[in-house]
Amino acid sequence: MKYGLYFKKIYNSMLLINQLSKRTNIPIHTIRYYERYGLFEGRKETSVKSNNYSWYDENVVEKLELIKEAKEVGFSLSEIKELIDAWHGNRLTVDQKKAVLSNKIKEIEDKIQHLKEVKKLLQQGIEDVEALLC
Amino acid sequence: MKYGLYFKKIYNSMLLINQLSKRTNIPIHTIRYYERYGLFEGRKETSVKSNNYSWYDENVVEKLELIKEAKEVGFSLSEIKELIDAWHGNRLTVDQKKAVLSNKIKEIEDKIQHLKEVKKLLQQGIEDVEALLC
DNA sequence: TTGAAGTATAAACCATACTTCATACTTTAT
DNA sequence: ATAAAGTATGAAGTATGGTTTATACTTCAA
Repeated sequence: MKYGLYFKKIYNSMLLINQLSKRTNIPIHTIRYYERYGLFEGRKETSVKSNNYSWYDENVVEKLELIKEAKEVGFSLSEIKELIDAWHGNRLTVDQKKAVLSNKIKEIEDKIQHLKEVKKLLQQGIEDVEALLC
Repeated sequence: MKYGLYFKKIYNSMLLINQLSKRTNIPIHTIRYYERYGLFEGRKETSVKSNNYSWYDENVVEKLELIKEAKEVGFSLSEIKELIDAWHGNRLTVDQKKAVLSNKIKEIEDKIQHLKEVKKLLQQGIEDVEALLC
């Protein structure tokens, strides 16, 4: 039995970057960019293998989904990093973590308000167009 | 009576770029950038004055407010331009304009959904942190 | 066993959305 | 009358978030 297969048996929930990319629909290079940015880490199993490949777990998949959603609605990578650090890091106290998360929830509520306002503007736009006002 | 004052009396609702900047809280340079990008136009009253200054009306103020809100929630300038063109341009038929605006409204609804999902994730995050799960 | 596909790393390049700099003209305040 | 402030224009520079290119090693399938 090859190392590869043995490894896969134990780490059968772990993904190589290619699978991770397909699973999340994020290009490999972008995933690497995010990793270098410090948004998550893959694990290199040097004790078992010598190939230097990185393996990613479900946790990383979840983080990537969060990143996608958050970017979609206008959060920057540094904001997202702050969020992930609060959630999974060890640098902050429990209260500080909760504060970071609560603040971001507040910002999200603001953004929802903004979106509703833009939506209202566009609905007004449709009415204008219908009334041939422009 | 100077030209300037005379002009202001007639165009008392028109703004110079400085006033426009203060009114909208958008830097002068950014406003010029947006104008060059084609998001709106100031008017040069060469018949009355020779100074080449641009004057901006309420319409421009409204557009800038729309731009601010839309950017805040992750729309790009080119998307915003498309929107403004649909609304105020002459290139499209009424039905085409309505289609552009409706599509964008649909996207906004999607974004609101995304935001609600991210919010849910963060609320879960708070619970995790409280339960000392990370 | 060998060629195709996958992985790692670094560096250069790119698009978007500004920001800064430089130059020159106009208006306004004193 | 003149200095300070405002305006116009063009070009270069910057930050963010990637993408592309190049090189080299590893694994896998036939």
